[in-house]
Amino acid sequence: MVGIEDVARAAGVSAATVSRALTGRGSVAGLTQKRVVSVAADLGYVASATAAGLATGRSRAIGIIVPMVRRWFYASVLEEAQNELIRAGFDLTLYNLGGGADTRGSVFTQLLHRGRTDGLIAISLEVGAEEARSLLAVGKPVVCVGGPIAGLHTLSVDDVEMSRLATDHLASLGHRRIALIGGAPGQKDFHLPVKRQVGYELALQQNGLQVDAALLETGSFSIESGYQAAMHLLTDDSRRPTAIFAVSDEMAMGAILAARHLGLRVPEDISVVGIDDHEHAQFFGLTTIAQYPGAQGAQAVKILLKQLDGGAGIDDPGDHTSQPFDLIVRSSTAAPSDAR
Amino acid sequence: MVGIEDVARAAGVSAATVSRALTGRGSVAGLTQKRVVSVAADLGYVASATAAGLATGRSRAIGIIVPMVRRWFYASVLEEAQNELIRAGFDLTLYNLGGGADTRGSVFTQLLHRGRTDGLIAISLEVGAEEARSLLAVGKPVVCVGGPIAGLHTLSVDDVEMSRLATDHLASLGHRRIALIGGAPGQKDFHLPVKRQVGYELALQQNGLQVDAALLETGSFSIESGYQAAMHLLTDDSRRPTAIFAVSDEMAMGAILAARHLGLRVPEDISVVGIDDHEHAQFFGLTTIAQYPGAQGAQAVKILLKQLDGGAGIDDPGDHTSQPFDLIVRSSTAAPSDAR
DNA sequence: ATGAAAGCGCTAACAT
DNA sequence: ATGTTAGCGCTTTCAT
Repeated sequence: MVGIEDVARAAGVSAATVSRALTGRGSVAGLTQKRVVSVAADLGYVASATAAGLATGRSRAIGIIVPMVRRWFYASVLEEAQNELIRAGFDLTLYNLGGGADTRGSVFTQLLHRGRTDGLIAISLEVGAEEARSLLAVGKPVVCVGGPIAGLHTLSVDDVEMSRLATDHLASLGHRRIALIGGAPGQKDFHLPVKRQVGYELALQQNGLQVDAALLETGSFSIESGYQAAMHLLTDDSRRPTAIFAVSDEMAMGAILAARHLGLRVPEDISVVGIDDHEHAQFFGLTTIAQYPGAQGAQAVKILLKQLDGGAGIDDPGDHTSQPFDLIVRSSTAAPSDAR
Repeated sequence: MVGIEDVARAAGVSAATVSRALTGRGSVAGLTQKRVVSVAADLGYVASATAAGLATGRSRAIGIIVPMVRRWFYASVLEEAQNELIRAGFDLTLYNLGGGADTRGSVFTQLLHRGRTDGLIAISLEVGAEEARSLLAVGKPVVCVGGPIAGLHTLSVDDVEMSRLATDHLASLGHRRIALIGGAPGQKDFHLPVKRQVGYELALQQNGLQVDAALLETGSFSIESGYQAAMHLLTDDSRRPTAIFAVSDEMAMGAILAARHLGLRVPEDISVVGIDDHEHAQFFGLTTIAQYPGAQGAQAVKILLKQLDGGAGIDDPGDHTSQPFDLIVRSSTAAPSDAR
């Protein structure tokens, strides 16, 4: 392994000068600087992150906690976050929580506390009191995206309003029987399904419609579960809706496939709306509430890096404010055929 | 921040003893051990990875390089690899290459060389000579999964045989006009599409069939591209195949959707096979060649950790040998209706 | 079984 | 502008 002393010797300077020349901190003569850089490149020298980290107290790495890498949304956040980090010369340490309770525990009690990162980004993380305490105890800046944890800075995502907007789009088209494929309550402290249902109910109310328990189904955010839920809704003539709002695009796609399977035309016989603007949404002609996971990931990184730079970063636009979302109308929604 | 000295003081021992008690290396009296552990827990002490890393020369972290986290396959490998790592107390540093050429460069020239990891896992990585040299120069054990790089240990995935098997399944059912939706050549050094086409051609040959250029389409591994490719194949009556082999499940699903769109029944009018056993394959009734990305990720980790333990790990079953795959027959394939 | 002391490979004060 | 020196927070000899 080639160390800083090797470079120093080869360049005829001291280790301190090599460090200065390579990090850009402190002053070095232009000429020496060039020479050191060139020698370092020749030798293939790259400063050890471990040693530099110990010396500076900063690791040039940040940790990202995601509920499940396999979901398109989280992978998208991750991808852009990583790009942003690489540009800043930061490594990305991943903590995927989707792997079972046994691993989740040690992430919170051990891994996060080893001080390997300068800060944390938590995506859609909803934690209990204990985990929240653990997160605070790490003692590093934490930026949350869409899973508000008391005491932590959050890029908030207005789930209620997104749902209200989606539902209102259907109501505005004249739909009266609007079904909901919501998220299963499932995990404790996972509030997203609840918020999205609230938005749905709010829109109904604003449009003078009643919540009808027969029009409520739940799914697990997968295509299959959306398909199943839609099957229930669409095969029972007595309760058949004219429109379905699924709280994720993946479930909405499942609903479209179910409708097609039953020989129903979308949107003539049944309208479908989702949330996310999944990479396949356009392909399915799915009307949806677009979120921008990549942009959210990139922004979270920018805010976190700014905080690390000493800037507060807290008063940045986009911190307290909600993340943008847009209704994107495609071909899966239309006025109901029985519209009067 | 609570350091080892704090624990030492509180437990009435020296820092050395704390270290021994907590790492399990060296000998400590049973009683002292218990006391130290308890005090450490009370204080919320976790040894700094940076300091421990500098002292031991090992970081208890491994790096994983993936072509694109957003693809189901890679996310699945990652998920299980992470579980395995967490169980072993290792952190996972992610290097996603899907973010553009500008970031890819610094991963290979800088990030990987900072010595933040004890070893590397490269998934489906196909690199040029320069990047390969860079990888070797890291000087750490590397385990590749399915992207053979000269000089590195590889869990090999027999793409040729998987394709041959898929195609042979169709031929055995009596199909004579079997189309291929292959991978676009696209990226340099990305051999997977080529290998899968070779397997396809091999099966045709073994079944006495000719390769017909009119039956060859390419896609980019997405649902959309599979849909488009299938549309080309199925709308031109003069060239219409009775079966389609798509080299990924996502493209195969696109093909099924295209067929349905055209009013063709699957499998009565057209059979479709894919590769992967994607999480949605069952939902689509897709016959496919199952791969086990999770198992591959877990195994790669096990082999790497064993190598780090000093064990060679090289002679383990599963290292040189191919990863398992299986033909899973569902409802998307059947004998052609014109079978004689 | 335990403590004292010497680093691990850097960076950052402090001199010059 | 550059070199010298003193750590960063651990682990690991080497004594005892």
